[in-house]
Amino acid sequence: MRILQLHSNYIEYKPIQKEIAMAEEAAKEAKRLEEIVVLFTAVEEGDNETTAQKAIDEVKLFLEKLKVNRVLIYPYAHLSSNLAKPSEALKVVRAMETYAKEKGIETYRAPFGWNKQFTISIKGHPLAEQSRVILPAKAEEEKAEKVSEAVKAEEKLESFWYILQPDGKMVPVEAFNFRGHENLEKFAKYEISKVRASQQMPPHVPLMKRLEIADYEAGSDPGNIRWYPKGRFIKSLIEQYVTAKVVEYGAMEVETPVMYDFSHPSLADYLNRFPARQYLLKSEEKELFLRFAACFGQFLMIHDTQFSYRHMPLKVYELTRYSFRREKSGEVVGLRRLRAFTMPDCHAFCTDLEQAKKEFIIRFKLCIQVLEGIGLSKEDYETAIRFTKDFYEENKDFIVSLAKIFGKPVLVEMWKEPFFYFRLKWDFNFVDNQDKAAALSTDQIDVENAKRYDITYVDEKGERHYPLILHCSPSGAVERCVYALLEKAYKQQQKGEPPTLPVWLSPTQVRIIPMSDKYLENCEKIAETLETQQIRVDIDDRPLTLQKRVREAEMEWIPYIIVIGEKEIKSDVLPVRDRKAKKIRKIKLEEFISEVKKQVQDKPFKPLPLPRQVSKRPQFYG
RNA sequence: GCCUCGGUAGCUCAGCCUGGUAGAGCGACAGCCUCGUAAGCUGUAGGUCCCGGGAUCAAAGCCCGGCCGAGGCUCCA
Repeated sequence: MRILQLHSNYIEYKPIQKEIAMAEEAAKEAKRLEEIVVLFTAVEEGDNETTAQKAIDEVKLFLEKLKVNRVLIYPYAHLSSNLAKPSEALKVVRAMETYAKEKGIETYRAPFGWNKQFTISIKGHPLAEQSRVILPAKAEEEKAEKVSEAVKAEEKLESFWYILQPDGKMVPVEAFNFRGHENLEKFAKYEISKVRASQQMPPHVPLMKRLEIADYEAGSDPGNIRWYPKGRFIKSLIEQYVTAKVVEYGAMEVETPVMYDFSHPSLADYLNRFPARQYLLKSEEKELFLRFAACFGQFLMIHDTQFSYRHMPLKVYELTRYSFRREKSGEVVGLRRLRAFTMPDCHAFCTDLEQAKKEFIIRFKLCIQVLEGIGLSKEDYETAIRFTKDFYEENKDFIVSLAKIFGKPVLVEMWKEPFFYFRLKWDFNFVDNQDKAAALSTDQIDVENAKRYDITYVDEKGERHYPLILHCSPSGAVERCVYALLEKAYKQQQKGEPPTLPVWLSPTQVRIIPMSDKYLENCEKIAETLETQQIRVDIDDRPLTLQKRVREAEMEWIPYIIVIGEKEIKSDVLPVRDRKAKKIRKIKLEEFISEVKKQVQDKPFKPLPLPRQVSKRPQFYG
């Protein structure tokens, strides 16, 4: 809806002739109103009664400022090129009139559908002329209400919390002794009571800026992050790594669109199962939403795919860059929770529960491996397993086997009734320095979507069936992995250890510092040697003191620093300053090379993301 | 969405309470220093004190309104 709002000394108008068949009845006589706010109003497609009310609410606020309480609603089509149908428009205009009267505003209205002649005198003050656009209280909102009914019903479902031990013993959370499992305790508290202790800013935020990994981007929407070369580099390596692991597991990598038609039947239905948290966009007449996972694209693809039990479990994978979730502004923080994020998403289509369970175990192990590779061990995260009571009773051994594989007690959430579209779900959760938990890897058994998307496979007898679908993100959002690594590093620091990133993810693995520019050439030679071995090396050739350059290398968390001077040219051992060991070790170049290579084996490699000479680098932050 | 805090140099921040010439450190730039493992020295440039209005002789500062950001709450399928 578009309104041109004019604070007027007076307006005179006179209906001349009916313009459309829908026109209201009206006398063809002049009408004059004084000291009034005129609302030239164009009703646009999608507007409804809620829009009308919203418009009046806005106008009313304004009237209070002007200290006027008299309006004329003047239907005026020329403000928009996207007009509603006359029948709709009239309804909306009438709704405005009624609502305004209810709100105690002295309300007049010019007839709808007429060609009118008018004279107006507008007051000169700065606020006299205003144009406003009231966005339709969109269809989504109505849907959201429908949804929230469903969600409310689900909210009523009670959760029962337990701790499941690797030996299969399950005790209520209150009865569990958390000694030696402090993180699990924090996680359980976080999940159950939502108690939070900390007031501080998440430590990873200043770190991500200072290390020139990532930063907020004020020019975008909250939770849409700017990644500097080093950050892009780290992210990219993790992306490559996760993808390689999933492909090795046997999934086929695909790519699907980032946006989908809001009115597509399968999608609309699925969307309605979730709170309205999408980014919406309008293109010509189409309403689109940005995907919040890879499910849609993959389901639509598999719907059109011919496959039988022989191909199953059928595994499809996509690294979504990006998935979008329009989280409430207050929820978005640092890299923990974003509105645009990179999500590896792997679906497995299984014939029956037996196959699904087998696959589930394989994937559970895969996820542990993937996180381990990224640099997060079982010490760093906690597991939650969530299921319905029925499922538990029928699959006790299976669930216990998960806990056994994990090898630590896990948090259990049990429901009496089916919850959303899954029967069983687990997630790994990182507990950070604010005692907040963030989910990383997850997998779930989906019993519903095959039907919704009409995905079927052919069995041995040639009959069609709906498969079970497993949804897995082997690492969780890649950005969140970076968050976890930074938070972990901060924890190390708090314990008095040097904060580090895994060597394979360190943008610079080795920093060479010449004592003076006399030794630059020697440094270049060593750098070449390391580089041919796929070790990322750079040279701090800046004319600064040695101490200062060592300090800055340490502050960049570079794992190895080598200073080259007179002694080094004459000897075949190098003084390697080892960040983790906190000392300088004399070691031969070949030995050093094999030591570094040992630490990064099996991991993807990318060359240095910045100029080799530190003097050639811009400063992105600070 | 609610509550709280904030917006001053590229960055981190002081100044604001108690109105009177715009500050520091770091960084950048220019130069000196050629150095043995976490900050060498000197100098230069750099400002719409978020925006609008008000009261005042006078506003970065006080008052009102707005915008933006952050943290907390809530939320987290």
